[in-house]
Amino acid sequence: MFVRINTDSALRPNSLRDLGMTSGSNALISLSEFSYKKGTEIYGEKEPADYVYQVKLGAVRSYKLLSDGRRQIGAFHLAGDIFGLENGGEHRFTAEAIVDTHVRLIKRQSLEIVAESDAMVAKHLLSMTTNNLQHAEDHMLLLGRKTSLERVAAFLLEMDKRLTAADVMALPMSRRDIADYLGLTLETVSRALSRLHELGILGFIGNTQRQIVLLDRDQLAILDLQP
Amino acid sequence: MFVRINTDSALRPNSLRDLGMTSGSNALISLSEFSYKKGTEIYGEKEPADYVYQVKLGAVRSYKLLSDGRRQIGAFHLAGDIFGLENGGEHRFTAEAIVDTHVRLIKRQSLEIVAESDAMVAKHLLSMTTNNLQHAEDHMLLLGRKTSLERVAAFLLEMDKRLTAADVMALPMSRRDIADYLGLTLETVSRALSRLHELGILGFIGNTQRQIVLLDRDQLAILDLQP
DNA sequence: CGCACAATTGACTAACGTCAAGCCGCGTGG
DNA sequence: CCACGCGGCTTGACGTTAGTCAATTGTGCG
Repeated sequence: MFVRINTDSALRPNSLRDLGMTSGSNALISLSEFSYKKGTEIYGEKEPADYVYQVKLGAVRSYKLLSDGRRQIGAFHLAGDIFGLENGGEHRFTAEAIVDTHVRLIKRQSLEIVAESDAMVAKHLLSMTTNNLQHAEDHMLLLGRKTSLERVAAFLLEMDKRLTAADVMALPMSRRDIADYLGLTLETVSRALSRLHELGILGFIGNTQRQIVLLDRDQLAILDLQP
Repeated sequence: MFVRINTDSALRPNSLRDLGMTSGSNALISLSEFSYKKGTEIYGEKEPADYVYQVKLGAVRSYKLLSDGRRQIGAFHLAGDIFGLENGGEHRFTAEAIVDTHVRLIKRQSLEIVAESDAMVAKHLLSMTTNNLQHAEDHMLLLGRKTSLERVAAFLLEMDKRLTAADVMALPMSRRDIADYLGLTLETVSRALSRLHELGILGFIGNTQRQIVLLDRDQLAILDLQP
């Protein structure tokens, strides 16, 4: 059973519209923009969460560190995604730009004030938090119980769903980032990619390495590895 | 550096009061109670989420399954905890009673109706979801990056914080449950417990096996293994 | 063009999983 | 009341997967 998983939907669920920003309430929200160079920190874990961010262009990683340097990336934030939304006053992750990244900033306080009176906005805040929760729950299953091959395949599927800008899927993050997202080492990720390479090549489209990747449960994705 | 981590706080943050249930709004919420025998299912993954639950007595496990039976427990719910709160209409976990368990039921619909008009209740729903999210985020770090010994020690610390009914900490869940929570096998959990046993014994109080367990970051817990 | 960094690949190691045997506590029924 | 059996736990021997260390190739950028 071969299924093309590439979707054509251009927008992720996390857009500003989803915060309930209609033309009317927009005026109340303080919006501004900022750019971060590749590798720079946007905010640190335990810093006060004064702003909520939306990726305009680029990609961001959110991670936690252990004292000895072990790193767990909790999520990648791609164009359209909102991140840094905390209920308490502190960020629970460190966020860094993976590549040069443009973000839109929203003052958390102004958002809270609007949410206080506007049930629609409040509802959307809850819905976004629930989406983050659901992602984390699924990721716990991956981290706790899946093999390296399953993890990498699941990662490719996730990215395929989210990075459908064009025909070519170019991953913005390094093997190390992928490894720290999947609870593996970069070597294991590389080996898994090589194995998937051998296993499921279907063919090539143009000069891109468009491929078929098999999954554990006869699922399947058409996607591209590094162009 | 030896620190006694046993806290005296009797109540977990997730009480009904935290839903904003004051004497006034109580009337609007339909409350009832129910009992589940050890091992029985409370709800299944993907079932419609008509009720929210609060543990009155006992313990509950929430888990996801892979098609081949691999299981990941996402959380244990102990006395006072609220679980089964979903934003979408479907449960994302299966919930089972670990021991004979009494729960309080709240109709989700009635809760939503109240939240619509009462910003306080809405805020508490968001806060509870955020707490769940935070737990999942911390658990991702554990599952992705901690050693078996660190996982078991972290688990004991977590239970120590939450199960402070008396001096004795009796774990309601089996080694298999612990293993599926920590992304390990029951044998690895057992070995880790044995190693912690050897390492950090302080002494015994009465006939309970009260012990000192060392952690990676010179943290420490006083707790009891199976009485 | 060459340098620096990223990715791949191989050889070996360590950690955790698997399989299996035996123990312990507990409930049940003779 | 005790023997038996069952399930849960521990422990040991061994297997497998992923991690570590290292050499090599590939790639983008000044």
